[in-house]
Amino acid sequence: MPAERTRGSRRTESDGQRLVWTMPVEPTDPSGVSFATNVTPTSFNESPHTALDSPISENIMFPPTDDNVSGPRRPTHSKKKPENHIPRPPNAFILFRSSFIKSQHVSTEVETNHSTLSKIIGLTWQNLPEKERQVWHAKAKAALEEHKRKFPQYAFRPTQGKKGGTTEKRKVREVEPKDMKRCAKIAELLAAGLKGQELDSAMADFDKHHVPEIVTRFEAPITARAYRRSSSAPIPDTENSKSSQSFFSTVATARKMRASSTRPTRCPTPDLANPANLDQATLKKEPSFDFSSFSFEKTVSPLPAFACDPLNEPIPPSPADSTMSHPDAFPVPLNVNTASFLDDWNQCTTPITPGTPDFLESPSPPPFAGSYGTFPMNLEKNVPDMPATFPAYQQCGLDMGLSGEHYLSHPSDYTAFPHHPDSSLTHLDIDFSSFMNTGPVHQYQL
DNA sequence: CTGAATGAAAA
DNA sequence: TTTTCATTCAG
Repeated sequence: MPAERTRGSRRTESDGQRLVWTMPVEPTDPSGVSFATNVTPTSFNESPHTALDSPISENIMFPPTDDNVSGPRRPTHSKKKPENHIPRPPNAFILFRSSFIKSQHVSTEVETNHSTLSKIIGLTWQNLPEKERQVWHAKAKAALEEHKRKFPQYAFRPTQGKKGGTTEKRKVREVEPKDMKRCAKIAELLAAGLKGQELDSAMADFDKHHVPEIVTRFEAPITARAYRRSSSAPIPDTENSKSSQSFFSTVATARKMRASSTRPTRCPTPDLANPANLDQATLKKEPSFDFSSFSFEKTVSPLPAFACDPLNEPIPPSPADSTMSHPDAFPVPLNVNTASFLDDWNQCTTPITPGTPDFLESPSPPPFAGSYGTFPMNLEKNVPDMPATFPAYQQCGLDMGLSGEHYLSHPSDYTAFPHHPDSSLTHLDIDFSSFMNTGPVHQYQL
């Protein structure tokens, strides 16, 4: 399991705030490279010598940066660390990454986001010949020994996940999926020996034809009620704490809404995997939208076309439809009358999206009273080259019939669309009538 | 302050 | 087995 790394709550202690570079904790460092006690070295320069230096193999793909002279040595991050914090000794990968970054093997032309770079470097690390990896492991070992020498009394003391009262909910993944295909491509090229300039052009070429996935997310339908609640007390988080990686906690949502005046947060799309949760009773009961009942539990990839033919009636429930080609495809039935909550929902769109007046002035007025809902949509990147109007829901899921790919195993109900860099739509007309008892088209401002 | 990778060390 | 934290810096 790709056990996602959660970042526990951070220390709350008073942070030193000031970054001192001096700290006589260590005996005059003979190597000249010194670990400031409270500041992490800008990067790990190899120790100036060491018999451990592996024989400079003629064919090292990513030779360690050799600049010994400590660089600018800026405080990498002014984190909240005790005044005399001693950083952990770097492991092989960290050393490799550090060197890799410094070497600019992947120029900022290709990628600047470090999160993404980590992905790329991670892949590169895997592709790295065992022999070359050993070099880094050796360096890590050396670094460890050096560290031990410098800080004999050092002991790794991870802070126990803040238990105290501080609620501190676990982090909620809220980032868009990365364009892994592109990352893989870069890693592939790197493995092939391309880097720097060569890589730049190679990628420029690749990007010309590569159709990155543009990620769309359906935001949380904010009801007037929900909105009101949000401004005060936290909304009770409907369980799902564990798997609730699936969605923002309502608390997070509320906080976010207040924080940013932009669009509302996200929006759980109907729980297609559990249509039962969408019965009217539920909806009527909680017109403000039950977040917990709206989540995709599985990845709903390309779904069978028959599942939701817009021209036909909603397909009746069929739990384990054996005809489903995709094991994760959800059970289809999605006969939901949204009138009960959409009405309320629409009413509060305004206060939340003050910046988008035309949001309510959608040129396509709801044909049927109370039959429309506004699934605020956020396009993370550009808008794909898609028809201005398309028969929504040709396929189950909210892939808009664009044969997109869903990222629903994650919290977010992301929908990826083929993307065309030049296009630019401002809205989408979506017809939910095929899966909801709603009227036809509704326009979504993008 | 986070994310994102891998891995060492600790809980 | 699960967490933390090393690096890095744009967002």
